[in-house]
Amino acid sequence: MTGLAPDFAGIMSKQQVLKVAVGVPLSRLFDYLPPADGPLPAAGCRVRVPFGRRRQVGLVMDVGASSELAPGKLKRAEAVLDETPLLSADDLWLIRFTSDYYHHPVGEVAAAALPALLRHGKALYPVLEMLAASDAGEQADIDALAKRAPKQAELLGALVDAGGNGLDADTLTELLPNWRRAVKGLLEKGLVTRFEQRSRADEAAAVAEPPAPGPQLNAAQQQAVEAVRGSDGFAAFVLDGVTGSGKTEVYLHLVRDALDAGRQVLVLVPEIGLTPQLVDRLRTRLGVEPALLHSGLTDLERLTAWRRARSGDARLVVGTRSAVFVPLPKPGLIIVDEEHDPSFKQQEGLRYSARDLAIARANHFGVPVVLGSATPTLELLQHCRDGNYTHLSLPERAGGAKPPAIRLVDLGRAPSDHGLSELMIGAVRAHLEAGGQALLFLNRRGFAPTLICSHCGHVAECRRCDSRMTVHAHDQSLRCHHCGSRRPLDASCGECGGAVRPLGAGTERLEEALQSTFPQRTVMRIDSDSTQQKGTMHDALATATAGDADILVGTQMLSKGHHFPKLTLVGIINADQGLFGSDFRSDERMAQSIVQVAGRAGREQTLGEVLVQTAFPEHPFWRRLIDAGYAGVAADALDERRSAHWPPFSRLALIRSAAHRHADAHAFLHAARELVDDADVRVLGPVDAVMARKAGRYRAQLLLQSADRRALHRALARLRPALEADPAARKVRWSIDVDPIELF
DNA sequence: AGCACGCCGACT
DNA sequence: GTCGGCGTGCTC
Repeated sequence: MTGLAPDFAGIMSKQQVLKVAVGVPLSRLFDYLPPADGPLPAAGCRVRVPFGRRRQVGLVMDVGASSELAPGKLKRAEAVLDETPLLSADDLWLIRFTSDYYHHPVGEVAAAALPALLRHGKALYPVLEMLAASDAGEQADIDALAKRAPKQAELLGALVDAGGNGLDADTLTELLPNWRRAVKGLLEKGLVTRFEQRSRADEAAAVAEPPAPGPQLNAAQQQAVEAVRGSDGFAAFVLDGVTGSGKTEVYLHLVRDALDAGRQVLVLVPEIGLTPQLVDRLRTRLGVEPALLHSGLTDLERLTAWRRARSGDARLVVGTRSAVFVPLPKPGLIIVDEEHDPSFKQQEGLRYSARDLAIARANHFGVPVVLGSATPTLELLQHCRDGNYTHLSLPERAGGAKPPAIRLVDLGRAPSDHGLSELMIGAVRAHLEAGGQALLFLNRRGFAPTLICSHCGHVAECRRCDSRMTVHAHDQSLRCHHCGSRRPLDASCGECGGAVRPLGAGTERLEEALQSTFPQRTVMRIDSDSTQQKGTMHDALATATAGDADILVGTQMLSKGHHFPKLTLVGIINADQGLFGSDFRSDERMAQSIVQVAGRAGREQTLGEVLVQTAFPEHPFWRRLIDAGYAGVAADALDERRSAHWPPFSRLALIRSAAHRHADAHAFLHAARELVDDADVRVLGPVDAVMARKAGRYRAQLLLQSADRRALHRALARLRPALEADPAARKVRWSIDVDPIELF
């Protein structure tokens, strides 16, 4: 053929354009021409692209026929890193969805969805350095060679024995540690060839023992299993059961169903929940080796697990938060265990809720999602009320174990300085004398939360932000828990020169009071101050678990996941913080933590009682908690929110900003507030003007609320470009978060 | 985010 | 004279 028909040539010249997500904080995709030679990369392939003055690994999100940009401005991708797409259309959907939903740059979402090695451009399957005997090598006289070059002969012999496939470098190193010295001569003589080869696909990990049978399901468990089995396509189930009610048994049956149907299952667990026990139980009961994805893995281990999930080789994938992004070619079921756990929310960088993405993904896949918790979040319970999700209750506790009693202690009118009531002290004494261990919770670090003037009532305040200073006794300092500023303890009132005194109690003061009340006993404080040095936390927990500390004093960081076999008493020192906290989730959290503490004890069978100190024992919250448990408290909270002007479950967005100058942060905040001009969206406190100094910048936040996610997104979509154009925003680094919000 | 360019202060 | 401070602007 001498020439192409003109129209055919026209088609040929029409260049395809790659729409590439690049790992920079810019929300748009970048257009590139495909490499001059080689096949056109499909969506889902990685490419190496020139980006500004440097090179970047990008992900092809789409392949289009044209670009908005002038053709001359387009650069050419340098290399295609994947012959076949690394990510499927479903995986790309999740990246797009996450980027849209959380208003986060798509390239950074793509980066978060990939294991580190792939993000940095490494091959999906490792490339092995291979050696094999050449034809001449096969024919060569090895004995003759052995006389002059015994090492070369040995190596050649091994390669001849290995046959045409040859051996990879690692295997050779095991066989002949010094082979590299010998191989030179063989290569020069042409007896050996060297080449590269992609390693084989991961072998299916086998479990030796056949699956072990489990206990008979009780009626409620059976009902729950049937409900999920009876669903068609997407459906969300809230599996609501106290500790020990057998949620795991329900999971096991559902997982087995999905595996039997040839489908994959993704199980998301909290950071702390990925215990060997859970994995062992899955392995032994289901007879499959789960692919594990958690923070303790090396990059290579993580890649291997990811690859096994992607290939479908791993039928069961168990992982923490970030595992929600793992490719699943044959999804059948998604489980989120301990759904309420805050560790499902990523609070840095790309802020997302793995639980919410799991639900979105199940919806996209058309598969059921099961959300388990003893203390389901209010938003899920509201979805159940609305009929969107199905509520499945497991009321029974295995073995009829009863949870410990929750007892209220009236702090009365005259609370002590150190925060301990006589009743609490008496209870601690009684439990210690009976050989038990006591754990007292106080969610407040330092000696006292306030330094007040006895004369004029002035309170020591932070000079950098709007908050009060906390008294720290061990180094005689005042510290701001908002912005981290610190100064020496004032000797007298800054206003009137009068005498100052610490007001209220923190963990330091509580520890001191307990030590002086129980001088013979070991008191141990575990909070972020006492565990500053690396390893301290671990040592402290070991001591506590062994029962070598009689009384433990700790903040919330102690409330989860740790097992103290000798523990018989838990005291909540300041429960009213939860009742009247400024955080709109504080009541829910307080009920959750009390119930979680009590529920753990039920399984361990050592905790006798949970004592709750409150100045408001008549508050209906307590009656409901004691009479009806978490479910009662949750129902009340939902009713209360329903009767309020705003619907109980609004969507929330937070505009975060950080500026070098206080004035810039303020100007930005005001501009943003003015720009949210939408009847369906309101700007609300308590954080509407919170200003804190961290890492040398003033940080400010604006909280937006709406009854309707779409309205909120509409407003944000309008707000974003307006802010980008606003001069006040120029000196401020800002971002928009939706939903996974924790207030500071 | 990087990484450039660009225009003003204290140093070999 | 220049080394370097971080303000501003761009990345297909």
